[in-house]
Parts: sequence; structure tokens; C-alpha cells
Amino acid sequence: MTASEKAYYSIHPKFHMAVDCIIFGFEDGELSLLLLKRNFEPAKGQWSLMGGFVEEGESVDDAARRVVGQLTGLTDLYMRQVRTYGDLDRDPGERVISSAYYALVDIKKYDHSLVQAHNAFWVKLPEVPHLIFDHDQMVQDALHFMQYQASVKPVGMNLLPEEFTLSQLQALYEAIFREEMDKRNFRKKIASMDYIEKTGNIDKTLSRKGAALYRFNPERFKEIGQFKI
Amino acid sequence: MTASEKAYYSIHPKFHMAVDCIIFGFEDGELSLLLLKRNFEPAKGQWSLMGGFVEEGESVDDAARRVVGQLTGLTDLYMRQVRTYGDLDRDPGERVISSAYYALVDIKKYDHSLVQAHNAFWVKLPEVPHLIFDHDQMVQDALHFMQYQASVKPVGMNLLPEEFTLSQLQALYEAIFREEMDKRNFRKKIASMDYIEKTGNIDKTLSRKGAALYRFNPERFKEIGQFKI
DNA sequence: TTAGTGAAGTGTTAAAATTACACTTTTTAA
DNA sequence: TTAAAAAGTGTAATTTTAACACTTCACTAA
Repeated sequence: MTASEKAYYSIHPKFHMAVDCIIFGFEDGELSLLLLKRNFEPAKGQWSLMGGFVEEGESVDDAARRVVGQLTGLTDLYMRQVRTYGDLDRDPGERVISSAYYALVDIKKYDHSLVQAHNAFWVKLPEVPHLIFDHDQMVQDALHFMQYQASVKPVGMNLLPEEFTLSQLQALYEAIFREEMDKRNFRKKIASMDYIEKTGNIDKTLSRKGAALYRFNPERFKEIGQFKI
Repeated sequence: MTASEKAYYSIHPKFHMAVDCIIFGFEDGELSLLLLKRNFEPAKGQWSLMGGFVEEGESVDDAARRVVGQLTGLTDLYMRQVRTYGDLDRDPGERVISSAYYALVDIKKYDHSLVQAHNAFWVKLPEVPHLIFDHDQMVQDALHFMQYQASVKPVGMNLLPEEFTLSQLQALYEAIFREEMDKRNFRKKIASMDYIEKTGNIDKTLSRKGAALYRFNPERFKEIGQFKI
């Protein structure tokens, strides 16, 4: 790189870059968020999203994966960038630009000890408290974006165990879109999606009769490739 | 701020932060992008989006507005953040994180001398050349996002003059979604949108008969608040 | 043994939205 | 006066979506 090329960059300022993660779970017919009750500064004692700074040598996407992994012990989650927040005073301590990411977690599968160590808790969406900085806005934006994605792509299943009943699936979509759905119409729609397939197993935990378990088959989805709920 | 609070930030690295702008126009029934044929380093001679670094004391959103303003002379454009690109080597010169924004411009209204000074050109979407870095990806993502927004919000009109004919409007949506639409069905749909109102003026430039001119009324849209095309 | 419980599972009809489709009107330039 | 060229207009068929209630099953407890 020539001197002038170097100057092209170096005359411009640099910024702290962070990621904040909106971690969605699903339990008891409600979406939940995994939130920190901060036992560290800044904003100790307040509620916030799990976040962290982008470090040298990692992409912003990787930082988000790392941060979620640090809290949940989980890798390979379904994660998407929501947007980037770059207002001057969004962090009152110092200027920090932050990219928000949402993650979808099977709430049965996270590392409890890590969550406990971070003083983090699952909070049902209607009970989410006020969060620090612009995290309330991030949650709003993430929810909307997630709702949109869930309406056009079969991503909701990432919030359920690998095998799930149709009642669970319906309850999930009712929670995501905050609207009741008709059982027969819902099941008709799912039946038309050949990539949601019966596993042959039966779940007996919720009813004497037992409910057929289904799974999402990503390969078959790739062939067909359309979803709308 | 205490010393420990300061350390909380300062132990972390800082990054150059840029914005890159996908500037859409509409002409001759096609979407166009305003692109730079770079007459400066780095990547001199290649095509790129208009971009710039975020400076101290300006938000990322403001940086995007400034950068589009520098090229077009226009402020108050409809602009939305697309997403942020944070891969390690996305800029081969040095690590730069960049937020992409798209802007919708009335192609009749920009400052020609500024565009000329930047060696920028309107290029019809199907003829857009390969761009530097990850700008091809940015264009893809911006187009998809813009298409989505245009399908659920009345934002397409930002690409047209204040007053427009229904033929222009239909051609615009056909260009955005790359699909032909039925004239009668289209006009039926628009007629049901009370916030797209006849101005009483007539455009005579395209036909002997003349075509009624319409305008978008944002106040009336706010009252009604739904759009789908 | 059988009656009660509680979730799982299953079709049809009405209403609404979308799509397909072709001719008439208007103006002016030749 | 007529040819040209875009503007403007309505109906019927199809598809999609929404509304709606009872039966089945397997177990538990009387």
C-alpha cells in the first residue's frame, strides 16, 4: 500500500464497534428473551441485552456468534443481523456503534451454568422490562424483523426441539404473530408443506392419546423452496 | 466516568466505519443506480457505490445522508439502512466496517455538476457492471430490501416526480418487481388508495389525449395506513 | 368394566381477493 | 377526416382465505 493509500484511511476516525444480541426462546406458549440483569458496570443493576465488543481479527457476524456462545454455550444457531445503531449518544459512556443480531434458541438446550454466571434470565416478551441505551428499540426492530422472516421462511422451527407436534408448532406461530389461528386451517397449511414430515414418533407428554411428532427437512425445502404462513 | 469505566471501553479495538449508498433512480421504465467510475485510489478505474467514512460527531445515518448529498446535492431523500458489512477483508486496503444505505431519487432532480465532478453515472439495473469489494452484494441486498419495502409501504413514489400519471406509476412498479401487471387491475388497486389523489393537472407529454396527474398525500396515508401492491 | 377426561385429529361451505381479458375515448398531426 | 397512440374503463372465473364443530383415542379413576 502506498503512503497516499494509507492516508486515505488514516485521516478518518475509528470507533468502538459492538454487537448486541436479541436471543429468542419459546416456552409455555410465549416468546421469551434472554436478558442480563447487569452485575457489572456500566449501568450495573439495570437490564440489558447480551452484548460485546467486536475484537481484532473477527468479523462482526463472528463477534455476534461468539457473544451468544459465551452466554448460552450454543453455536450453530439461526442468527440474523437486524440493523446497526450509530447515533452519537446511544451509549452515554463513550461513542460505540453497535450491530444488533437476533438468535433463535431451543430453550431446552442452553448451558444453564453459563447463563447463571452472567446473571441472565429468560423473560417472557410481555414482561420484558425497560432496557438500557437503545436496547428497547433493538428488541422492537428484532421482533419485527423476526416476524417478517418467520412469515416467509421456515425459520420458526429453530425455536422448537428437532421433533415437535403440530400443536406446539401452532402455539409457536400464534406467539410469534400474536394472533390466534384456526387449528384445521393451520394443519391444512402445514400438511401442504412436504418438507415438514412426520417422524413416526409420538409425544405422550401432553395428552393420553399422544401427538404425532414432525420434523423440518431442510433438503426437501431446498427443492421446493416456498413458505408462507 | 471512573477509570474502570474508561478501561471498559479502551481495552477494545476501534475500527474505521464507512457508509456505502445504493442510489436508485427510475427512467425509461427501468431502475437505475448512480455509480462512480472511480477516478481516485483505491481501486481507481473500477466501478463502485458512492461511499465515505463516518466522521467524528456525526451519526452513521447522518454520514449516509451527507455522502448522498455530496454526490447529488439532494437532502431529504427517502433513505433506509440495508445492513452492515463487517467481514475482515471486505476492503483489501485496511479493515473497514461499512453500513449500506439505499436512497430513492427523483432522477430529474439531482445536481448534474456534482455528479459529473465525481465521475458518476446512472446505470440501468440490468447493465450494472461488477463493482469493487462487496458492493455487488450490497446492491443485491438493497434491491431485495427496497422491493420488500415498496410492496408494503407507499415509498416507490419517491422515485417519481411529485405529480405522476398512473402509467408512470405502473411502469415504476413493473420495474421494481420485474413483472408485468394488468392495467385495469393495477388502476383498480390504486383507485382504492384514497391517499393517491388526482391533482386535476394533465400530463400531455406522452399522449395526445393527456393523462391525469396524481400525487401521494402522506397525511391521508397516515390516517389509513395500509398499503399492499 | 366402564364412564369420564382432555388433547389430537379431521372436511365443507361461504366470503374475499386475485386474475384474466378487449374495447372505447380522446386529441392532434398528417 | 382520419390515422395514430396512449388513456381509460367493467365483468366473470378462479383461487385463496376464513369460518365453523364434532369424533377419536388412550388412559385414569370410580
